[in-house]
Amino acid sequence: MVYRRTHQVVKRLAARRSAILAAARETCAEGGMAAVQIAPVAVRANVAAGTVYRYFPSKADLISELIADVSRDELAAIRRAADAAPGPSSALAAAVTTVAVHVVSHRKLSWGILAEPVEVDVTESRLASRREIAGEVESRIAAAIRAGHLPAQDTALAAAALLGALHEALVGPMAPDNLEDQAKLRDAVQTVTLLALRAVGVMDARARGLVVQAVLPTKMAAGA
Amino acid sequence: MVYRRTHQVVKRLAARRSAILAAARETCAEGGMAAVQIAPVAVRANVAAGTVYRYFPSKADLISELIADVSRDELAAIRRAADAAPGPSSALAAAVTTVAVHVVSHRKLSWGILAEPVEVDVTESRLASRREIAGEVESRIAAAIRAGHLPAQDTALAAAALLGALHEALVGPMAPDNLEDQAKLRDAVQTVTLLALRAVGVMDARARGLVVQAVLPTKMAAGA
DNA sequence: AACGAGTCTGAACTAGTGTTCAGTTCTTAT
DNA sequence: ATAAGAACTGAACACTAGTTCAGACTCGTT
Repeated sequence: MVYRRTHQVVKRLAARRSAILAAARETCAEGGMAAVQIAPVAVRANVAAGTVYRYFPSKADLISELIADVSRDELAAIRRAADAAPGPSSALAAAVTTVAVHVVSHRKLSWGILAEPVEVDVTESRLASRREIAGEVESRIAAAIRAGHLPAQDTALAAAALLGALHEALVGPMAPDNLEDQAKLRDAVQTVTLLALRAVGVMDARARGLVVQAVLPTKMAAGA
Repeated sequence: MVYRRTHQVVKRLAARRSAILAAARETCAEGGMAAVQIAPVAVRANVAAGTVYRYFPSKADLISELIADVSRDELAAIRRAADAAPGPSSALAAAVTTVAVHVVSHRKLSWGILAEPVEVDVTESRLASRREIAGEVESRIAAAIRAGHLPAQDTALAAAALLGALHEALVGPMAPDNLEDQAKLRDAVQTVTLLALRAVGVMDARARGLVVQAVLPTKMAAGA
């Protein structure tokens, strides 16, 4: 064997891979999933179309990884927020608020990841992504129930419904389109968060100070 | 002029049109939106592919009409159920239950109408469909608020969130897949309905007898 | 420097469907 | 019966975007 991958090459390859994924992510954030096509993504990543196929077997795989990637970031953010909360109820509230803030902050990306029509089949990774997020929310609901703060209920169904409410109200086609205004955006986040919490049995989240001031990040770089 | 459309011909043309739409609907109910392709639909309607284009300018138009059609039926069912209820709160509950029952009864069709990826652009008609249904729910929420049964709130956002919760929990990819069992199906409908009502501020729908026994139709012919 | 192996390029290929249209069949009025 | 207008057929066409691959280029070893 006269050729072995040197460390430098390995790094370069990894960088390319990341560049392609990042290009896909940016493309999705700008134009939704419909815009995530091999040729434009390749251009954006400064590679040829064929090169994409040296890193991802197919477009479906590329998008699946994109979904997993965004999902991972989202999950981490939720955990971070929830773990920082003082108790189970506020942890749940923090989790929900985090999701709400994230989806309104990156609506096109969220819509693309969650539900926007794609030509290729990405149901599996979308399902996995939802399961991850829903699982986290579900365990927070369960914790609040154990703590006696919420009535007993089907936690899986509750988590799914809760996320569905957030998504439909904030990113789906029904979402209000005037969310440019920071104040209105914040209102919407708070309203929907309250609604979602009420759905699982939180009696008056506002009074109990559970819904923390939803601080919308002004500079939101790579996070989902 | 030696040819004029006779009444009989007009009727036959209308029947063909309906047959094509019906074929599209059945195809969607069986295999989802992905299965709604011109050739199979034409076969099912006993016409040639080209004939479809004498009735619908394009596939997008066909699907748009399909969506509008299903939506119309759905809306009618909701109105019927809600209008039959004794008061604003139970009208809302009836509306929500109706939606829940319908979507679980025709999951593939619902999923296709609501959110399943399609090659052509049908965002407009999907949006219109959602607005119709959401509008109806919204007015029921508003009525309940006026009657003092619910706290004041953003009714548009509430309606969107409520429907999102139903859809995600009952028809989306996260929906439990063991809904074959009638009893479980009924449970799921009730649970999610309660959850949705709680979200808008109904305190204990069960205690107040709002959630009527969700009777699942055994023979559900054409209704959405 | 030279050679083998790996990597990249991008034009050409492919596949799947929506759409068209020239020819055929049906319908109406004389 | 016949002619003219309308409707129908279905094979051929067109379009779009994912995928391939032969050749060019780069990297690592001797």
